[in-house]
Amino acid sequence: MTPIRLLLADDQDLVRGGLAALLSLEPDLEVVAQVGRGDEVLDAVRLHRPDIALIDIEMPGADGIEVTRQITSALLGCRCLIVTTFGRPGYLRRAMEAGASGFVVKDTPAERLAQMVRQVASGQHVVDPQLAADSLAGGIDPLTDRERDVLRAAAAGGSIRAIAESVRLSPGTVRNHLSSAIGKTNTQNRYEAAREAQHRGWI
Amino acid sequence: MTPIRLLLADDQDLVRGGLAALLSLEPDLEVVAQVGRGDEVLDAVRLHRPDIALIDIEMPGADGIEVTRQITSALLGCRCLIVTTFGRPGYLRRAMEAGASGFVVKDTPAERLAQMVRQVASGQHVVDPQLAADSLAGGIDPLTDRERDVLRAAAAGGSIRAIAESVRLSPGTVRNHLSSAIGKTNTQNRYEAAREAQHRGWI
DNA sequence: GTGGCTGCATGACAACTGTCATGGACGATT
DNA sequence: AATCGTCCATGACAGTTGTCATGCAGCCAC
Repeated sequence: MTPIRLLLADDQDLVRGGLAALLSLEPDLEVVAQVGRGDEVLDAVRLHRPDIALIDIEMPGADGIEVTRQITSALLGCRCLIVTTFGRPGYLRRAMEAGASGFVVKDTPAERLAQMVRQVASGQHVVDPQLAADSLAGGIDPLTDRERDVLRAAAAGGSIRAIAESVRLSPGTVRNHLSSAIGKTNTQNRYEAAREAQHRGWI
Repeated sequence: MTPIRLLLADDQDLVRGGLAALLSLEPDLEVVAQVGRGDEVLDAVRLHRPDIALIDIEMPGADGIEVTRQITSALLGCRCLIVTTFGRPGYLRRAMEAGASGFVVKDTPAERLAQMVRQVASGQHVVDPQLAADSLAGGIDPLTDRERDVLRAAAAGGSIRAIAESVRLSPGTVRNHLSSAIGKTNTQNRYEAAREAQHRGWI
């Protein structure tokens, strides 16, 4: 039988190279391409036609969830397996909504990665059970689109005025959205709210 | 010649396994032990007697810099190579002070890791040149002990009052220390100051 | 069409925060 | 002994921030 063709997308060279070495040990797996930026993944998939793309979430250019959306909606016959450091419930949910076939955190035992790849290749969906439970328990994102925008800007730091300029809103409106987000996250100020939202994968 | 014996310490199984696979491809390198917690490294070094320990900084149990200090001060004939995600100047400086023989960030090209390991094995010190420059340019920690304490507490979030309670100071004093730290970090508020100090490795 | 939700904005208020001046205590240095 | 730097504290001030009430406009579902 022909080997399963893999593409690796991760911005850290050592990690990507390590995963490639690890997966190449398996006779039925073949790493056919590697990329280090989110915005290079789609082209690489078109060019190399992998069966499965292993995609990190944190990447420059475009994040892994956006990339997953691009690949699955392009109908290229390539399934997406998210491989990420952070098992945030929001990440999992958004990844699956984007069409991912699996979700693995990087502290999964190394022996099981190849096995998960095979499961995805055979059409199954693979999700860490603990994470799936957290995701359900964690509740869904109560933030509005604008609140998310403003929170993201707040996470970068700076005064209300600076945030207002970066999202093109009046300072008063920014404060309203932030106040609302602070309430929804049960926090005391925008910095905590931004961190909490980030932790839950809402932004 | 006998192969160079390596120990890998990294809390993420996939990354650790990947690095092991990568390094095992080299005929002159041998991975003799792997651990996932900082507080298990020293015992593993005593047991397996590696020539070089590749150590991540962020680990549960004990951080990689502390572990490096333990290993080098125990005079076990094991050199330490820090392999970390974050190339923060403060990390580099503290790692070298702790006795590390090298410092590599995880977006180093995978091909060069083995080469760096060999350099360390031959007694050289290996440091990313860009990082070394940043470290020198970044300057030394201008914060006083109390400012560090207060900044650490501020990084955890919460109001001035909460910070004051956690460090057993009056709120006014906390504000003074924070104000001073804000000035020294060229930031606008305590959150940015805490983040900046963290980034530079001051706290 | 009407009601309900969201986005956007304004203004007012209280609370919080950063800055500054000031002062006392302590240890290290000269 | 005098000086310096740090720590701690207080009080005052201005600016920022979070909250709330209110209003208008657009969109969607019923």
